[in-house]
This record gives sequence, structure tokens and C-alpha cells, in this order.
Amino acid sequence: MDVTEPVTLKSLASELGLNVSTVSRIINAEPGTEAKWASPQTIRRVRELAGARGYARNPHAASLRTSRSDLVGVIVPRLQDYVLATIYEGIDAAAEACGRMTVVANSLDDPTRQRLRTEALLARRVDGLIFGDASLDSPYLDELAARGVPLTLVSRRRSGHVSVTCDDVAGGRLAASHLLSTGRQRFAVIAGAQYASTTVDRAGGFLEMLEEHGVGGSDVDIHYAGFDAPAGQAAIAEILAAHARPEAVFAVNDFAAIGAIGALQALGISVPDDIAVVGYNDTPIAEAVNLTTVRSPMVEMGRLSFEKLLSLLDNRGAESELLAPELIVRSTA
Amino acid sequence: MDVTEPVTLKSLASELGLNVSTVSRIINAEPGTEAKWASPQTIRRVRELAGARGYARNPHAASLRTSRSDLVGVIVPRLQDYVLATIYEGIDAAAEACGRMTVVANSLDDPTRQRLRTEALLARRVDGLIFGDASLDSPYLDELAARGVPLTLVSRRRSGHVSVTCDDVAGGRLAASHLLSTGRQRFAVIAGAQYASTTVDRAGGFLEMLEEHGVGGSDVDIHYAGFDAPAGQAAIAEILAAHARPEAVFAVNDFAAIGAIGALQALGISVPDDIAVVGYNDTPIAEAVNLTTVRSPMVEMGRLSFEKLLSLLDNRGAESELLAPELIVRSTA
DNA sequence: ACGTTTGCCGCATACGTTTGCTTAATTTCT
DNA sequence: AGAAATTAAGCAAACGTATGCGGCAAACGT
Repeated sequence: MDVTEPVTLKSLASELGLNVSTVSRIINAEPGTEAKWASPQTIRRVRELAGARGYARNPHAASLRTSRSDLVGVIVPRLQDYVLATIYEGIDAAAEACGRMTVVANSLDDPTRQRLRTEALLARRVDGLIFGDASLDSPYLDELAARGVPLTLVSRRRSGHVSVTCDDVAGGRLAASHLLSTGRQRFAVIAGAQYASTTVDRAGGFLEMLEEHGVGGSDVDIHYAGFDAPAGQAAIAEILAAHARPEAVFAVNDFAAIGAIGALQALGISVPDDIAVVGYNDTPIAEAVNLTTVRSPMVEMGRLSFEKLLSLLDNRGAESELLAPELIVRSTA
Repeated sequence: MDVTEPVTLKSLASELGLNVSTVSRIINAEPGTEAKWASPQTIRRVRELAGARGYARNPHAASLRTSRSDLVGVIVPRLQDYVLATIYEGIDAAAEACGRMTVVANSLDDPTRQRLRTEALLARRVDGLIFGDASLDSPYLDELAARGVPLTLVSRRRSGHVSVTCDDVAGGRLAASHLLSTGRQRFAVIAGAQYASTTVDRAGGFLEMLEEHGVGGSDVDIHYAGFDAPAGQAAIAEILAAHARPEAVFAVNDFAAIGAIGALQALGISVPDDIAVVGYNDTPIAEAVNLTTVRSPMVEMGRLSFEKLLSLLDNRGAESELLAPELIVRSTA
């Protein structure tokens, strides 16, 4: 189409009668340091021409030279999951704010796929990685860290790595204490996958609080399902098949909670009169169906996990962080 | 950490006593053509060493040389939207299958942001772009195309561009004809943004079918809202404030439909007995709440939009495609 | 026997940046 | 006034890959 030849440092330089290096330094100088490299009027001339010609640095050439891509890879279980999509949005916003770009991939919580996609990102020379799918089981992340790959975790923690998570134990406790305060005594938990710290911590905090109030044993029925609506539906079937019908259900995920509510209503069981339901995350859908839930700061987690990674990349070190959850009482519990 | 020096074509070549070019050709040869470049045993030696040393092409260097990045940019309104996340998944799967990578960005349906993010992707030298946020208003896409940027559209169409969409007019007709068949006579439509072809086509098809059955005028009440649950809630408030209460509501989006259902139930209005509700897309949440909806082939749309782009990149041309929707009858209509 | 094809491979250059080192002119210091 | 320091640039070498072209054998054809 247009055969207009590319505008490069060289083309700018030759048009200005300058050397490439001078132009490069002027364009790349941190604001304030330009004066170190050229006279004010040269700086002006360069900037003007660059603007006029619409110069844009060739990132491939730059990366080749500097061996930094200004790219960070993000691995999530699945972007279809609203929670992870939102966390990713936080990450991407933070990256955008400092001129970097993110590349995201789904692992589907499959170790093989996680490894595959990660290696693909590394082959593309990302500077670092953020994992939203850390598993308590798999040692792959440890291996990566040992290889010297800069990485942080988000949403799920794993010991030995910098992570930014919601204080899920506290979140579980919030849910429990609310349900106890409404007089419920028999409980069921719809948990997610056992390899996820979110499952373990939320359910753990919940049980912990119950025990502190003398509730336990056969009065609490825990089911490991998935993180989506169908999983919630299925879990309800199992729960109701058990001996004692619970008075309240804690789902570690809003979508599972909504699936559960759907299943209950289909059976003519009233929520919250017969069975109360509490979810987790406070996604918009929770508000839409008036679900009582525990809010987790998703965007903030994403943002922070990126900043921590940046910190690692700059050799400034970083510490894990635990963000506070908040109970949002609506009409299902 | 490990100061192990990078494994490059050069390092492989020197270790093998070969020239870089030979190694390059062997490694990059299309399967089957290797024999053109070297003797069988040389090929074996190269491949073995490359494997042993874990050679991975430096994509920056390659891109610099070839001026192709094997990267495609994807712009969507918002990844938090399940529909777009799923479409993106289809795109990414297709890209992965042919060794390319995708970079995604949210435009939030804001023209300024769309332009900003697109230019950022172009600055990163993506080979082409897929837009999931095409607007019927904004001429930006036309401008891009005029600049010679290869692009395709997905989910939303715009004349003059290659797009892969659901046949939304047909989808709207399906919804209408189902509601008519259940005897409903007064309707409301919860539409999305007017600049989106999905809104226009779905609502348009719906109205078209109603008119063919002699329904129109004050018997159909159309509300332009958004694509999420809160928008559905808000729309219900407006709709019920109007003179005649409808017997059925068609929401052009499942999430809006669910918001609507939530709002109706909160008012003690029974679905579907008092008011029937039909959604669009058949997201998992629809199944969970037993929503009658129109299924659109999201993953397939994504996949195809990528293939079309690939086709354009290879100068093989491409045609727009319209995929068939399917009515999924559940219990809300 | 001599020219031609074929198989196998090396040479060299270019892609666009970044950055350590130099240089030439000008200013400042003593 | 002469030495030293500063200013304002230029030179050149990488970074790792892809690719047109050339070369040198050995095999082939007549």
C-alpha cells in the first residue's frame, strides 16, 4: 500500500545531519537529563522531526540490543473466570502506566499446559512472569525460581514465592461469623480445587471460626468441586443427598454460589429462609442476584502483583502481601 | 544467578564447526525441505545439539531481520465480559496452534482508549489486529485499514471490513418467534449500546419478526442500557415504570437478562409466569439459572476471526462470515 | 574428456538500537 | 595566558537472525 520507507533513528539522523547515537540519546533520555547530551536547540530539532515523522522506536531492535523486552507474561487458570479477568485488568493497568506490556495465557490449571505456556512466554523473552494459577502441589514454580526467572504470584500463594493475595483465612472467618450470628448451626462448604490456596485458606478460615464456636464434626459437610456455576449446582445435589440438610452453605466462589442458589430454587428450597448462602469475591453478578458475599480486592491484587514484580526486576526485592477482605451482607444470608 | 552464556545460532555453529547460516537454515526449514540445505547427518547433529543445549530462537533478532513479529493484537471492550473472554480464548487457541502469540487490550468501548491501545500495539509491531469492539460510529477502523494495517473484526461487524459474527438478526428472530409461540403479545427489549452491531442486529431481528406477526407500536418498549447485570436491573426499573407492563423481555445479553431476573424476583414478579425473559449468548451462568437464551458460537467466532486475519496476512484475501445462532429453551421463557 | 548439474555449505550484509569511548571546540579556572 | 574542565557531539561495535550469492567438490551427461 504505502511504500513509505520506515522512519528510523538513522533516517531522522541523516535528515538532521546528526549521528544516530545523538538522536538516540535525546529520544531516550529520562526527562530532565536531556541537557547532558545535546544543546537545547538540537534537542528541539530532534523532537520536532521525530514528532512530525511519527517516529516509533522499533522494540525488536531495542530488545535485541538491551536484552529486555519490557514485556511481562501472565499465566491465569482461565480468563473466562471473572475474577482472574479482573485481576488481569489490574495487572495490565499497572503495566500500561509504566510503559510495559503484558501477555496473558490460560493454563486451565493443567500443569502440563502451565509449563507449556510459560516456556512459550519465556521463549518470547518476557522479562518476568505473574502467576495466578499457583498450585500447592506442583513444584514447577520453584524450579523456575531456581532458574532465576523473576516471578510473583497473585490470588493464590505458595510458600517461598512473593505473592499478593486476599487474606482468605480472614475471609472464611468473616463468612462463618456472619452465619453464626444469624443462628445457623449446620453448615456445608462448597470448596474449589484442593491445590489452590484460595480453597484451602477460605475453607480453613471458615472451619476454624466454627470450631472456635464449638461447631464441627458431623455438623459441617465439605465438598471439593470447581470454581464455576455448574460445580455449585452439582455440589448442592451431593450435599442434599447427605444425611443432615445444612442450614447454610459457604461457597468459596460467587459463581459456585450462584449455581448453588439456582439448584436450590429449582428444588423449591428457599434462600435464605431454608438455607442461607454466602459467596466469595463480590463479582457484579453477586450484586445482581443479591448474594451475600466476601469482597476481595481483585484489581488491587493485580496492580500490586505487578509492582512487586517490577521491584524484583529492579533488584529492589519484594515482600508478600495480604489484602483485607470485606463482608458484604445482602439478602441470601 | 546462572551466568551460563546464552545459546545462540552462533554458539551452536561454532561448537559444531559449521557456519551460522547453515544452522539457521536447518532449524528454520519447513519440515520436508531440510534436505535441500544439508546432509542428513549434519541435520541430525544440528538438531541434537540444539535440543541438548535447549536452543530457543531469539524472537527479537528474528523480528528485526524479517520485520514480522508473529504477534497479533486483539482489542476487546473488556475481558471481564465473559463473552469477549471466550472469544479471545478462541483467538488465542488458533494463534497457539500456528505458533503465533496474541496480545490483548481492553478499550472499554472508549474511542480514545481504543486508539491509544491500538497504537501501542502497532508500536510493538504486531503483524495484524483483531477488533472485538468495532463501533458503527467511529471511523477509526477505516482509517487504520487505509493505512494498510491488516485487521479483522469479531463479534461486531462494520461494513467495509472482514468480520466474523453471529447472525444476530437471525438470533433476534429466534427469540421473538419463541416468545410469540408461547402467546406473549407485549414486549420489552433490553438492548446494549447503540453503536454496537450486536445491539442493532439482535434488537432489529427481534422487532422485524414481531412486525411480521403484526406486533409493534406501543406493544414493544425498547431500552438501551449496557451489557452487564446492573444494566439489566436498571432497565427493569424503567420498563416497569412505563404504562403497560410487558409479558416478555428480550435482553440482548445473558448478564443483562440475569440482572433483569434478579430485579423482577426482588419485586415479587414471577419469571416466567408474569414475565418471560430471554437472554443471548448462552453463557454458563445462563445454564446455572435456567435462562432461556440464544446460543452464539463464541469460541468458533474467535477462531475464525484469527484464521481470516492469517489469510489476509498471507495475501490470500478473506470474506466476512455469519455464524448461525441456536435457541436454547430453558425455564425462563 | 570436458562442460554441466547437483549437493553441501560458507561469506557477508542488513535489520534498528544502545552505549562505551573519542574528539573537537568552547568555556572556566588559576 | 595556559591548563583544565565542560559541552556537544561523532565513531564504532555489538545484539542474534535471515538470506542472496558464491564456491567447491563430486556426480552426471554426452
